[in-house]
Amino acid sequence: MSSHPVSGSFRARVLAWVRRIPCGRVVTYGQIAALAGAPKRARQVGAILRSAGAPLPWHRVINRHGRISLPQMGGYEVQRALLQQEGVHFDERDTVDLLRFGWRPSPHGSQSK
DNA sequence: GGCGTGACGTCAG
DNA sequence: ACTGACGCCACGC
Repeated sequence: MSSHPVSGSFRARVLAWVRRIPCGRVVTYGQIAALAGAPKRARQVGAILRSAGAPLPWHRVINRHGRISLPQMGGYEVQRALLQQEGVHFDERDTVDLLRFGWRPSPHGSQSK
């Protein structure tokens, strides 16, 4: 009924949710895991994104502190550039304000913009 | 098919 | 606020 991908493998559900993240917004690994039906598997979300070859807005997924988890020279710069390019703001502590840029899909059918 | 690694998150100290 | 231990388990070798 709802647009929630509640079927398929955990991996498939994770990718489905990530594809839904709107441009200019971010979501945490834990959020994706919870949306995919397994709140304790935040760590696996990272592993899945790492191996996901298909076109995917993987850069819109960050950690619960609002910071990029990838190491410098290991993807950090790329992810940050992609986000800033979409208008996501990083403060002086390299942190994104989740209250402003965090995306939280409504459990109903409405759109959260 | 076992095993080490690790894009996370939570909790105790 | 910071640190370490641990649960969780996908992925690659």
